[in-house]
Amino acid sequence: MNISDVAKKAGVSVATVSRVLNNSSSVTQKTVKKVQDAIDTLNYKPNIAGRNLRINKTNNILVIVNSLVNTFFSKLIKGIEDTAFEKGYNVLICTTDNSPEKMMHYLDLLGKKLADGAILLGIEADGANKARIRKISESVPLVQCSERIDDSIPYIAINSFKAMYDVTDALIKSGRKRILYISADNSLFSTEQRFDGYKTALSDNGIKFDSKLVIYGNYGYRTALQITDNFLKKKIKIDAVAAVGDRMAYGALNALKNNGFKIPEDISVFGFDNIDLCHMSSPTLSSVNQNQQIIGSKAMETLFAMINDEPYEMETITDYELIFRESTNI
Amino acid sequence: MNISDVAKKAGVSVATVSRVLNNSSSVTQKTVKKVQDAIDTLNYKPNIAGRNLRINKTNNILVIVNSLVNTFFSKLIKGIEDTAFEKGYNVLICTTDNSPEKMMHYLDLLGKKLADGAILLGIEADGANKARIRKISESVPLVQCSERIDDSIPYIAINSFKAMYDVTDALIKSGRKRILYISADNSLFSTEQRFDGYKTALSDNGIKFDSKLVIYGNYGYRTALQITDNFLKKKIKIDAVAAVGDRMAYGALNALKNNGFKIPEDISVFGFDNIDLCHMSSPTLSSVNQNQQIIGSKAMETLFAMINDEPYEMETITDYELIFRESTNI
DNA sequence: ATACAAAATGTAAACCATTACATTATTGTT
DNA sequence: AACAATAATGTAATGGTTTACATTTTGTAT
Repeated sequence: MNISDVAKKAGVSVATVSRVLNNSSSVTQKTVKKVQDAIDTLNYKPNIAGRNLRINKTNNILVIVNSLVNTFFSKLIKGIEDTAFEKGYNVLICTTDNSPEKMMHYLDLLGKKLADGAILLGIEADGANKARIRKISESVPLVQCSERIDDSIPYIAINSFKAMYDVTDALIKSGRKRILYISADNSLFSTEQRFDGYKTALSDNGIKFDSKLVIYGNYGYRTALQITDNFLKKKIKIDAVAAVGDRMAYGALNALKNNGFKIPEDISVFGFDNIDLCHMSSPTLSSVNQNQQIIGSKAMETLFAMINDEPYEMETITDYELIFRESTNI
Repeated sequence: MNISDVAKKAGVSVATVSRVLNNSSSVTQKTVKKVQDAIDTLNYKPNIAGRNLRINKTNNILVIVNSLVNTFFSKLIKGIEDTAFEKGYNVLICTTDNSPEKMMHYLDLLGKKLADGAILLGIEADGANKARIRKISESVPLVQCSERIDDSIPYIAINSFKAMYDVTDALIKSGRKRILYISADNSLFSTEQRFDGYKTALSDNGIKFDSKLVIYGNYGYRTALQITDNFLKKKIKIDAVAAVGDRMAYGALNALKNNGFKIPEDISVFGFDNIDLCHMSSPTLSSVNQNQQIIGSKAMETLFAMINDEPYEMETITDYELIFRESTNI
């Protein structure tokens, strides 16, 4: 059952039916009604593949993300989805499990016209893949979100440097001087930026950076628990912890508790990302909140503008806020 | 740039190129090479819309879910996605925000051949929509996952009745008799089933069901905190809490703490779903773990079988396990 | 009533890949 | 060497929509 069946039923040409379908100009109310009636009685639904083929557009976008099981990203995707929905786009989710092959496989789908563009969410890429991605971005609309791969691709995120600067500064202003910094062992732009923020805040406050106060985890709870515990064995004195992720902050927090420290009296703990847990745990965890919904929405808007050859920003920096809770005495 | 450009370049017909593309039978190694070379030099990618139109298949599936921002569902989706990937399918995520209109809108896309089938994830539907869904399921492969809408549609989930029976029974066996049951104020199949499990376990252990020991929330933390607090004001004695969700369990737990109760000495708390938080909080929370990955995978396998007219199960019941942690003294 | 402009509708080509059927090339048999 | 059988390739139709261009209808002015 296709458009010409409808045309026959309505006693008009397929062109007219198509015009009604796309409510394009110049078609009489009377014929609109005839056609609409035919559509209704036949319960006709236009075939998307035919349409896509003809207009060379899919109204799909790809979201390429390492993992969905991370509320940071799933909230971001909600932002993307809501805006996509408004604009009539559908969202294909592609999770890569950190596999570059899987990521490149998905990007390949763009060339096959499975989607009109893609949003790269927190994606990391090494030299070779970076070059391939840049190449792809020349022919297909691409947006990078919350993590930076290449300067030639529009970018949406918070200012990671400033956020961690603010955290460190706030801890220092509350009287803390020896701040254990828990970073992640990757080469992500944001990781680097945050580390710079930490170091700069120290130096701006006249505190000498001490590399012994930096340990590296993998964003997970267990590892953070472990490495903090190991660190504490060294008996190096600290009075605060700043972590690049909440899970890591919790790992540290529990390691500290296990070692008899009081939070926040002895040691303040600051997380990053403000996951749900932060306000449910005891003590509740101070953290940096980003508005993922807005980031996602902006990303989708940028992509939409690219797809439609409208002007767009190469860089969109969104807001964040520090949320002070029981794990700090600020 | 299309298949006939490749054909021209390779000096063969489009049919041969197509055969190479689909590595179908009877094409000489020599021509395969010629064609492959042409494909490579032209960097040709077959157009999916053209292909979809011709073969009347998209290799897309829809996942319709209320919210992604819920690790229960995002883990499930990971299971779906992994299996979909193996089978060469792409996953379109449609979040409905509990809006039946949005859900029906997405189901409508199936009729337009946007996808070959759909998985309904934890979706609720009232009379009218239930009928529409059943209708749709007659012409399009549909699977319902973790929540039951209609018996005519294949269903994958744990046995909710038995899971809550086991929780209640375990609490009773550990010496608890007055178990506050925190349910959700919806009419979901699983909600009903769990409640039955609770009541049956009580009666099987010779404990009379007391409707004063049942309160209703909305799966959220704050509401649970509130309603538990309200309940405690009544000074009704309890020695355990069983909640239909972990967030609710945490709300109860914190309300109990605030009211001076010791967990688990005074009151045991049991959650449901085993969210990440469970092993990071203090006390750690006892909970029911489902293997979402497997549920998702089974759902996708069932859908795949339906799409390909292979035999499939109408009901797939997956395993769960009770995880005992610090919030109970079992 | 006529001429003409503007509005409404129709015709047919185009988008791209797959595949039934037709044709040509190859191999093996006698 | 001739022929049959089989393998390899080619031709052309098909799927459903959109749209440039052609044609018809409607409306307006004289």
